[in-house]
Amino acid sequence: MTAQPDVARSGNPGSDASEPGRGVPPYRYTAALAGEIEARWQDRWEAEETFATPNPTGPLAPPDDPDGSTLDPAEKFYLMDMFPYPSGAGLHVGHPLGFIGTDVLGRFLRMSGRTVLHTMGFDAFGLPAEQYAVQTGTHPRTTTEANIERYRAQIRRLGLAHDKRRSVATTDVEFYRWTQWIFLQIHGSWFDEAQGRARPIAELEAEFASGARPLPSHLVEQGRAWSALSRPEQDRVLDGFRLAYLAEAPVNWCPALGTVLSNEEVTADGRSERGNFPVFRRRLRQWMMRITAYADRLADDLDGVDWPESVKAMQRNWIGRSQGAQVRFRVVGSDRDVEVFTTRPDTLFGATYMVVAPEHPIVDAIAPAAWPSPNTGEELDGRWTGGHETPAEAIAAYRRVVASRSDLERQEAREKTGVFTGAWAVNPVDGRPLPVFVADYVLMGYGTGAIMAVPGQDQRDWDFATVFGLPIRRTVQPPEGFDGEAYTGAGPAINSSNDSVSLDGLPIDEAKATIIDWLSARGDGEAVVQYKLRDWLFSRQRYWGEPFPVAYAADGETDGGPSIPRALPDSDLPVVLPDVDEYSPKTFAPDDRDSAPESPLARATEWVSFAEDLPSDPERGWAQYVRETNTMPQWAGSCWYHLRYLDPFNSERFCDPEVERFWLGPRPDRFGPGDPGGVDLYVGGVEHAVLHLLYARFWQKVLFDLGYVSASEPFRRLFNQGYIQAWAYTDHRGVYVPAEEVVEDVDGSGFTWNGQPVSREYGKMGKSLRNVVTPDEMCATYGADTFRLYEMSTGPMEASRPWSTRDVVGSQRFLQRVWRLLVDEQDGSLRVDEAGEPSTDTLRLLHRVIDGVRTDFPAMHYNTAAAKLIELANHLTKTYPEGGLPRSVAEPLVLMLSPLCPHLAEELWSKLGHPRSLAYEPFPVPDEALLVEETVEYPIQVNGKVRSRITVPASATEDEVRAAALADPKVVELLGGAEPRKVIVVPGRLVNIVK
RNA sequence: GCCCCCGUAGUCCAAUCGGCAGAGACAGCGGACUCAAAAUCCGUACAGUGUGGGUUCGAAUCCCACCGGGGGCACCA
Repeated sequence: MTAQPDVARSGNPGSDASEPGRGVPPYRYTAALAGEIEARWQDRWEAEETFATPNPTGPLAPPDDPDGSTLDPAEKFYLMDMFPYPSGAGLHVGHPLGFIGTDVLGRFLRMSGRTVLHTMGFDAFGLPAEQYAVQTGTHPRTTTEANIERYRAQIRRLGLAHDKRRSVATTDVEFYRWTQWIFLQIHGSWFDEAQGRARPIAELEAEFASGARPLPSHLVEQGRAWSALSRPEQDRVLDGFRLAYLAEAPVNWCPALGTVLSNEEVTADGRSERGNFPVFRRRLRQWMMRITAYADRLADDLDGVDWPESVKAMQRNWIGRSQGAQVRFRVVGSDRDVEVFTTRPDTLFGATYMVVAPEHPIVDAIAPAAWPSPNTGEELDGRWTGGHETPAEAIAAYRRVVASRSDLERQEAREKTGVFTGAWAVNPVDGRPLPVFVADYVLMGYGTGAIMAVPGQDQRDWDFATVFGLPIRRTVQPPEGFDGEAYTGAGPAINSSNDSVSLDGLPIDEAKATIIDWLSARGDGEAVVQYKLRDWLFSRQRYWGEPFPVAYAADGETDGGPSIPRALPDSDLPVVLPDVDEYSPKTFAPDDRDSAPESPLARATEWVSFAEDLPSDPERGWAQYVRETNTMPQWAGSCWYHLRYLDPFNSERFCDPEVERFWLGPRPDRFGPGDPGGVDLYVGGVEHAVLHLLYARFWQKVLFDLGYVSASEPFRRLFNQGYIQAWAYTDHRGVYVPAEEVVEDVDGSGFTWNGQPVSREYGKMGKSLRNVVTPDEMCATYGADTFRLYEMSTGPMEASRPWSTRDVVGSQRFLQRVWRLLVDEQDGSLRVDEAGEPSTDTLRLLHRVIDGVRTDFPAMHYNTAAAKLIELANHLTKTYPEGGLPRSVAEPLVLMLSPLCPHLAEELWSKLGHPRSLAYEPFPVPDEALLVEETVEYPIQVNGKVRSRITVPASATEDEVRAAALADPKVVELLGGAEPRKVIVVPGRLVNIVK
């Protein structure tokens, strides 16, 4: 399609963006020449579909091999970047670091014979486009698509070897159609605890109907049978089991954003991650995903994936599984029990009081009308009652104080507060009465919202006990000389026995097991596992998101109960986002905690109402419905895009099972018996350690349980790339000044801008810091290959590093040297020697470099690979100053350079006379014979210090090396005739003589 | 407060199993080319590995403590 223009015509130095001026040779590798070469090769790769990756079946199967018989599953490699959100600001030089890194690896693997699947999509639903729409009235789709085009152009300019046919955006109707379909599968499933996996809800219904599974206990208690329930009642029972369900639950309501947020989107100080607005806990009816059902598998299966330990740790921490016991404490004069969760049941004998969370409903049930005086009839401690006349007053006053404090204030003020409820509970191990307090250091949201307090072994309880004058009783023997307060370490139990059980002397683990057995036998408690993980709040009051494929009967339910969400049939998909006049949800003053969410879709009245005979509501027949007007959160599309890349044109399924098996299926032969399958390498920033990666794993497991996919994990290997950060500069007022205009003082002592001193700080690249550098600028000034090489040379992929524009020239100089080695700068002719034989030195270096980069590339150590290539080029420049580089050296040099600098390499490869792209050319293989040196130089250490050197044949035995070392004149002199105490010979390394 | 990661020339970074601290780049310095400059090329100096102990024939590498930087969690019972 695109004819190859002669370099001579377009390589006009006068048009060079970097304006090299007169005297530059006409065929020097300048930015202008690089730009011309790069555009030409990008066009050619696109026209020839060089990087189109075949599928084993379907529309992407090779035309001459429709059943994929030529594809070897053992050689496939699925390489993936975390896809970007296409923001209006475009890419800066930090963004493509990972994209280039994966591209280099993909190109290397392709030349190593692997079938590489690599593409790039867009996570395109999200708040910024919607906020822009609210401000300007521009449809978010218009903004989003323009941004995607901009990103595509920027990415294309970098020469990434993507299969562009597979690129998808989560906002494509054909994409979100399947996001909705997957939602319906999740909604249509329940988690079978006994089998530990999701099953279709119809199977649950059948088990209830047949009696194979007992009904929930409240129905059993009412003596009701399945068949006796009305249809809406049955539906409500089933809804209580679904993996996607509506629930009235305490959620994070953010008035300023006008939406609810997931726990993961709220910061530790109780504000929105986006915008930093106050967030309030409110009970609202919202969609939830039952991710907690998968807590154990999400935690356990981390053992089987190749991920950074830090990310695994963050996920484990977020899931927060802890083993412990639930223990019931009878309340004196009440029929209620206070139930607590503890991870230290072994310390039960040390419990001296109890605490329940202020919001805990049991508080009102157990608080007596008047303050008791259980023992002596004397006045209660004023610290306990807060000076109030009755428990009810004290509790109400305390609750007001707690409610008035923000999460941040709670966090800062760590001194313990609380108030006595007036109730006493009984310690089941010894019958001691324990006063029950309310205090805000106990959280309603964790465990049972109540604790037994053991000040002897818990510092928080110690602090509280000290404030309120409560007894402290140690039940674990601290070590000799322990002078701390609460002792949380290991040790034998003490003070822990009654008539029927004794823990004394037992280590903690045995004491726990013993007391749990004892409690269980008496019905006072049992072993229990707790999780920090909460169900995933899945609805948002936003416009720019996937609509839920769900509707509600317009007339309500026949029994008058709360309305039941009805799944739309597959044939109704996609539920297309309607056009609206107003994109904003109703927002409120940031601190208006009593406001309630209102979705923008609710105003699309024509879209909201429809009539249909829904299969999910068979009793009703043809009827009026109203659509769900919430939309899905931004995380939905990213939960499964790795599956759609595989089969983007499939209109029958989200992904063909055979295609999924080929690219993602488990490979126990290569990765061991427990291999879960998944993407071979997933590269992205560590900021998604919890949210995206946890959600995607959850969806994958549901799809796996339902038999739609063969991989039980989405990403077999995860790699976190580092960040590119940048210096920013502020003037004396603290205002940021343009970083590119700042100059360093000659003596390196400081920095100035327009002559005034400025101070330097280090941080993210961004508009607000006025330190943005874009890949577009770098490509214009140096060319994409130089830019790529620079980014890859500055450090290993996992390292964060500062951007430094002035260093980029080093990469350009290297590429100019390579170009000059092969091409005459005056007339553009090839200057390689067709028949020349390199010297042994050159040959040895060449093969050492081949060997080295073959290790560096797959390890993503591109900085050291580049260094080796530079070393080789520097050697060749010295060896062949007048040209005449042998072809046998030029070709491997070009091939080795090609993953890093593909355009330049393709151009040189073509000049070397090869008509086809080098993308599938075999990567050079070292000649082992040239890797072994003929002689080895050994440093000779005497007492660990290098004193001499000897050169011996590489074949010398240890004894020969030892003899040669001891015969060395300097060694003889140093030893002065004495026998060395010891001689250590490290083969190939050194000799150390100990006097 | 707890957990994880990282500290090597002025700067960014290298250094298989514990075995000669230096591959590469920038900046610096000297030189070539130039009327001059830019660009380009050639040549060079620079640290003993954050600090203090320990193990070892030998430590950047292993262990302990501390200091500094980054990240995560944070009253999670």
